[in-house]
Amino acid sequence: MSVAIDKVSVRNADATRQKILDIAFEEILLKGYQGLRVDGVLKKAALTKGAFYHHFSSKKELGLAVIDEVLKPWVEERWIEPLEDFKNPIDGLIELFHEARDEITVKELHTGCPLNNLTQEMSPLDESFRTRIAGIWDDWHNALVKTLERGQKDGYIRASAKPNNVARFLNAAVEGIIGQCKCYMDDKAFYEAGECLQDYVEGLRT
Amino acid sequence: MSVAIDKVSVRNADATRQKILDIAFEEILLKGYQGLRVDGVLKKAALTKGAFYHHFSSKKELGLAVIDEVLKPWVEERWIEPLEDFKNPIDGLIELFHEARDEITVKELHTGCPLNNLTQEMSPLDESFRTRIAGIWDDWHNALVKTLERGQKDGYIRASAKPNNVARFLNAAVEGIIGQCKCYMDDKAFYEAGECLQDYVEGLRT
DNA sequence: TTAATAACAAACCAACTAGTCTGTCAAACT
DNA sequence: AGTTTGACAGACTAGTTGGTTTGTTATTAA
Repeated sequence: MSVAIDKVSVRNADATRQKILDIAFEEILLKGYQGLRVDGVLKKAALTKGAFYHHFSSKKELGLAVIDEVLKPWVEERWIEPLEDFKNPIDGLIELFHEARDEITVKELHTGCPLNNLTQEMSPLDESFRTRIAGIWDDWHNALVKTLERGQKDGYIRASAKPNNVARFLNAAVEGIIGQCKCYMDDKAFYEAGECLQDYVEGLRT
Repeated sequence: MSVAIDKVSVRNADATRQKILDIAFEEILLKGYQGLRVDGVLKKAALTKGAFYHHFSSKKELGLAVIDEVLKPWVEERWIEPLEDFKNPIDGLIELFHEARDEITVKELHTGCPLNNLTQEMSPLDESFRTRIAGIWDDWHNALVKTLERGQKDGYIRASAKPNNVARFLNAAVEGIIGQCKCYMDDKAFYEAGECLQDYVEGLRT
């Protein structure tokens, strides 16, 4: 066993910080930011106060870091980056939505969408939370607009559709649907409302 | 000044209880259930612990009472009862949505929809919260289905529309849109996404 | 090799918070 | 008028929670 590997396993600041972030993210999804307990995160991470306050100056800073370093990359990977690969945005969006549906396991049903959860709870609590989260929404929105405009240019989407409006509507509809599943702890809303959403998207074809 | 009026102003159990409920509801909208402080409610109500625990056995019971006695009646009055008066559901729904938009003042922008707020935060916290809130969603959903079916029977809505699916989609879309406004502290999402929602509803006409 | 520093461990603290308990006063009942 | 009871007031408590402080060990630089 090499010395280098032992070094990494004994002390690794980056890994420690990341572990705290990941667990904090999970905790926020389950209990909300206000329900998150620093002690609880530390217990799950098998760390102590010393470690936590070495990496973060406060619980609030942890919240900000979770938004910037966990939530934002997740949204980019899950909802934004796939958009770029669509040849026909209509088909792509429908498939993306189906993928999201399949991704929701029974266990995750009452968890809801990470972006929407943090948005609804954290954005009213603190202005610095809100602006950062709003930035993520903007990123997603802008990427959707770009994709829709490209779809129009390439002749897949009817010219009468307004990319800006459609993008906002799609964002809202998806979040609303997932929010329902969370309350019902049931994915029927995903299938039922999803059918209408698909109809709407189909209606955008040229 | 009559004795009866003085009596009412000095001690009135029902009014006291209602005052606590109303203030608790506001606090939950602003800071969430977990952010709500019993002491904070009492201070706003100019009451003390003795009054609170005379009317409620715990903070959780207060939460349940807020759901049953404030949130539920609000949803019924705001979203359910108007449905019955629609002659043409398409026109009615569009008007109802416009009313909701006009109702959102700048001050209320970051408050979001009461139903969605309580749903997203409280339903994962406790099963008794969740079931009651899900019941409210069911009430709204069922009323919408009924209205849509009536619209089909009366020839205002095309027969190919599936009331159950459309109802879920409308619920989700509305909540999603309001949720966006909350984060942006801006009603542009209401106008932008709202235009698409209106297009969708128009598409349901015979 | 050694001094300096980064990365933690863990006891400790002050503020907060839901809930309790005892007491008081008004209103209804007899 | 006197008694009982409902509707509170307000001090108090036990447990929690974010944050501090002091100490220790691993890592790095000189």
